[in-house]
Amino acid sequence: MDKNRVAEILDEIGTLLELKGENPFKCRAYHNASRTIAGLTVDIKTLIESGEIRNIKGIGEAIAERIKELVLTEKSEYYDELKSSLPEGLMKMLSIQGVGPKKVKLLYEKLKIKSVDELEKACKAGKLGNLEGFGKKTEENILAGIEALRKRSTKSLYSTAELSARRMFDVVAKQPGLIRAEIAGSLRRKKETIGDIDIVVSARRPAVKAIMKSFTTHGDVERITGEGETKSSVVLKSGINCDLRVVDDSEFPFALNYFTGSKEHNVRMRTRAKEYGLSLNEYGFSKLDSEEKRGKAKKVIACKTEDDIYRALDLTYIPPELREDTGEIEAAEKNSLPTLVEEKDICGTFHCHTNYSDGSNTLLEMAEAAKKLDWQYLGIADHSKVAAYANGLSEERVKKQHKEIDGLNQKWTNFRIYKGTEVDILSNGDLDFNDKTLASFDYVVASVHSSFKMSEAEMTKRIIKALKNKYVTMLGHPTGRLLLQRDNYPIDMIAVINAASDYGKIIEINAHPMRLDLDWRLCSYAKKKNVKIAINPDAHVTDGLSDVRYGVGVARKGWLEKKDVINTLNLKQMNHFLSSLRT
DNA sequence: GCCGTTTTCGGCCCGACTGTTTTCAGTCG
Repeated sequence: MDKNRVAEILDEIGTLLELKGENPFKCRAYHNASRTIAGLTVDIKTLIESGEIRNIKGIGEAIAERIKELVLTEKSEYYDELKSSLPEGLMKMLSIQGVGPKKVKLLYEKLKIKSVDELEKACKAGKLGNLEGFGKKTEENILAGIEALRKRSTKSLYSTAELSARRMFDVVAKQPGLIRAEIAGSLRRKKETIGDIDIVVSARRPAVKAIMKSFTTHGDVERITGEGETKSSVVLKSGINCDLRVVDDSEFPFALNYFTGSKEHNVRMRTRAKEYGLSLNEYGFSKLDSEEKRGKAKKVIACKTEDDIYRALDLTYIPPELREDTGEIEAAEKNSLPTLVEEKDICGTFHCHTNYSDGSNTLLEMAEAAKKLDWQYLGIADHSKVAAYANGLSEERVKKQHKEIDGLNQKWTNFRIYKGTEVDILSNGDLDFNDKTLASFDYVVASVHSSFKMSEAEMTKRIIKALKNKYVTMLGHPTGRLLLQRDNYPIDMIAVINAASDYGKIIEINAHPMRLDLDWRLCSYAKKKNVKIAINPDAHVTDGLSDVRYGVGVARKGWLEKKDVINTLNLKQMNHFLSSLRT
């Protein structure tokens, strides 16, 4: 069992214990251990064999035993017993906004409610009002929370679907006899929410059966809904539908293009093909003449890649992110598509946490992970002092961290850690550090982490006031997950971008895509206003650095080019840029 | 359940917000 699964189970144990009403500190011990394990940079099996696991802070005798059992035997008796002692539906109830373990426990014990559906019925019948601590308002809030939950579950967030898709893809793509493979559909187009996952592969005929089998028997599959010679469909344990299509290699570009969509883009492509006397479908181009009508479609133009398909219609290649029929065909026709930013253009990021605040890894570990990605710099932005829940840094600890960064920076010639901070924007728009402290950083990310229920006008005023501060370099996660668990978005984004434009500030897009749709709209408008974008992962673990690719996807969807994105500056340019901020 | 220039028990991060209360518990980040 790998560390991620171990971490998941430890976390679940912590939650189950909360539902049982166990000592909250015991529950927290499991949650903490989960985070610690998730952030490990050394092999967990080695740690167990050497006994070193006990030397890790937060892993004591009992939890070490549980981990050992999980890693060595793939299961845990304690976990299994705990899990079977409570109805499965209770865990799901916890994902309702505003419903926590205490409420679930009370609902289960007093009203025997053990699922989201039962809870909904009880709310509608007004049965909760009699319970201690519950009232009319609580019922309303729970119903709204359930509705929001339902809305979420029909479509998955990009990040969730991408993870599921990647796991399926990795197994399928490794099969012998496979020639080409791609994840298609809305995932390839980097849509904010994903209906289902499409995987397209080409393979040699004799290998097809085994490839299908590898797909339908994958460990993540909940049930098979279709299994044929060229297409199989499954429902994954994550609840997402996943389709696999296997085609002949000569058909691959057409199948990929067709299954990538969007539908609207495909319609435009087929209409255009018609103007060229061609018919375009998922298998190829065929000539449109009356004699062919009855017979099978005959391929008339061989295309080795998608690029060839576009070229055959006198279009430049259109990146998947732009295929929404929102002007991309016209731009491709005039050869005026933007050269979009790519993952390899990113030279570093600025919003990364370490174990100085609420990150899991050390400065050195984060830096090493960044170097592994071939980045030239890494900006560390731990929380400021008011963020007590996240172990925010006091002025003294800032000094200590700076000293450590200076020490590390002496070791490298072509890599640098930048001194940053994620300073809290207090409710009145002031910052959580004074000017003297702010001036000691290479750059400053300013973020909101509190008082989310402010009106849009107040929130906007608060943020704009912070943007005015001369030490602020960029606005942290304006569309981040903290702000977006509510339906009403409490920021006037247009006003914020306008202010960023006026004061020369950078806007961050978080590669933690709760609401990518807002992020790419933000990108589009920022581009119009010449506001630079920072693609930052808000990474709390070394693995999290690679989340930057979501951000790149968002940027591409917002038609952002290399020059629109601050992280594409190389080390020398970035040094120059940052020092110019201080003059 | 973990930890300890405090050794075997007593603390463990905290502030804002909300809805329920009329002083506080639950939830969230």
